[in-house]
Amino acid sequence: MTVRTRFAPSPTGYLHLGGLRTALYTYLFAKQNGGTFILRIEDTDQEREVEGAVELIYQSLRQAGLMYDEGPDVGGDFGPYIQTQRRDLYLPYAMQLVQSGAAYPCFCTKEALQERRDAATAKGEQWKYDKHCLTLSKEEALRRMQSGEPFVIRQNIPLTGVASFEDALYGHVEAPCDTLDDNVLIKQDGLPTYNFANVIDDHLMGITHVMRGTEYLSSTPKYNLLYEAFGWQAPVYIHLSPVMKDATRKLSKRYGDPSFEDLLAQGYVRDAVINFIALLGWSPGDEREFFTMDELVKAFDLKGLSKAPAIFNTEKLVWFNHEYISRMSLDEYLKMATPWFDAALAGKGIDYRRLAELMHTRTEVFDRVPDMVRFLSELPPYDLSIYTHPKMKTDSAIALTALRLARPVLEALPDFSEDALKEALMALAAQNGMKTGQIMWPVRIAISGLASTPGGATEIAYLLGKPETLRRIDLGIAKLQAAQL
RNA sequence: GGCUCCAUGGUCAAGCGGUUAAGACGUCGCCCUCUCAAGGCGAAAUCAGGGGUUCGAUUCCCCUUGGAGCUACCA
Repeated sequence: MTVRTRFAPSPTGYLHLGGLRTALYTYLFAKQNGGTFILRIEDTDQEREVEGAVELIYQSLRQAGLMYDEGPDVGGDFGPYIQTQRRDLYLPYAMQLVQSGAAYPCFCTKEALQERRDAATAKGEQWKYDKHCLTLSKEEALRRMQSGEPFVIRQNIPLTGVASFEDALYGHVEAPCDTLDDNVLIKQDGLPTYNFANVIDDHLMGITHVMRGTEYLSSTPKYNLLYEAFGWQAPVYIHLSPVMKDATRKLSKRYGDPSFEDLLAQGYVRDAVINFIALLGWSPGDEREFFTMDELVKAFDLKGLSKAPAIFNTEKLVWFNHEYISRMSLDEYLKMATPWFDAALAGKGIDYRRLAELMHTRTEVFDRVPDMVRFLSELPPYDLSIYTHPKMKTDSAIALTALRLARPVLEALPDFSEDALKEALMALAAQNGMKTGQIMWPVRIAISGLASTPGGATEIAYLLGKPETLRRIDLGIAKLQAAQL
C-alpha cells in the first residue's frame, strides 16, 4: 500500500506553529514511507476565510521546506485540491446516505433550532438535535427539497450503541451514540461541513494516514460511522496533541504568539525552527537533538509521539537558533547579519567581516543584533559608575589615570591593528605597575559606553578606528575630570 | 453539565514491573578571560494525591484532583 498523507488547513490566517508541526510530521511520515504528501485547502467556511491566506500557506510550506507532491498550485490526479472547487461532488454522496438511512434532510431553520436549544438549556437540559425532520416521509422530504425550500442534511446517529475507532497513538477511542449529535453534513449553502468533507475527500484522494490535531479526537468515532455507512475503509488515524503557550492556553495569534513567518522575520533560522518544532511533542528515543530534514525523515517514528500537550518554550528555540548560527560558516553568518548590521551601522564604514567574527557566537536571534552593535555608531550616554569594577580593580580615579596614560600611547600608535593595540596597552600596564584590566576596562568603557560589549577594548578600538577612539577617550577623560571636582 | 482524552524536574523529555529515574533547555556555582559571549567542569530540581494488583510499582487497574478538546449550518 502506498502511503498518502495530507495536510489540510483552513485558510483563516497565517500558518501557526501547531499547524506547521502537523504539516511537518505529516510530511515526514509520507517521505519516510516513500509516500505522497498532499496539500488540501479546507475552505468550506466561507465566512471565516481570510484574503490571501491560501497564498500564505503555500509560501510558508515552501519556506519550511515541506514541499507537497499534490496540491492546488502543483496539481495532481486527485484534484481539485480546494474544497470549494469540489462543491458539487458532495451532495450526491450525501444523498446516497439519505437513501440508505444514514442521513436525512432537515428543514428546521436556525431560528427554530435556537429557540428549542434555549428552551432546553433554560430547563437545565442537554440539547441535542431532536431528529424532528427524521419523521418526515421520504416523499415529503424530497418534494420540499425540490421545491427549493432551504435544507441541510444531517447524519443520522443511532440512538444506541457505541461508535469507535482505533487511533495509532491513543489506541481505542469510543463514544456512546446517545451522546452524539446529528451533525450537519451539508449546509444550507450547499457546501459540506468539515465533518463530511474530510471523510469524502480523504476517501476520494486515497488518503491512507490522517494526522491532525486532537480537537478531532472525540468526533472521529462519528466519522467512522460515515465510513461504515459508505462501506469504505477508514484511514489510519494519528491524532496530535496541541502546542501550548502555557499550561492552559494554546498558541494563538490573538495573544501575540508568533507565526512561522514572524519567527523568520525576527531572525530565527529556518532549520532551527524546524528542528525545534520537530522535538516539541516528539522524541527520537535516543539523545540526538540536531536533525536535518533528511535525518528527520529517517528518524521519525510514531512511537516517539507524545500524547500530552507540549508547551512552546522560546528559550529552547533561542538556544537552537544560537547553535545553528554558531555552526554557520563566517561567510554565511556575514551574509545573514549584514542587513541587521546595516540597521544600526549603515554608512559608518565599520569592518563588517571583523564585526561578524566577534558577533558570530554572540548572536542568539538576529533581531537582537542592531542593539548590540549600535554603540559603534554612536557613543551611548553612560554612567560613571560603570568605570568601577571590583574584579578588574578599577574605579573612577584609576580609570582617569588609565585613560590619561592610554591617550598618548594610542595616538602615537602608527598601526591601529588589534595586535598592536593589545601589545601597546599591555606594555603600558606593566610599565606603570598596573594590572592589564586596569587599563583595558577603562578604555573599553570610554570607547563603548557599555558595561558589556561584543569584544574587548582592543577589538572595539580597531573597529572604531583611531580618530573616533581618541575622541571617545577624550570624552571619557572630560567626564571623569568633571566628576572629580 | 455530558462525552472524549491527557498527567515524570520550571520547560522539552527517556523510561514501557526491579534503574543511583537518562539527556537537553533554563537556573546556580567554579575554571578560562581585557567586559560579555563562546568553551570546560560541577550542582540543585521530577514520578499530582489516594486506593488496589504484585514478592516488588514511575510503569498495570480504579478513584480523586488538575488540565485540554468536543458538545455550531467552525474547522
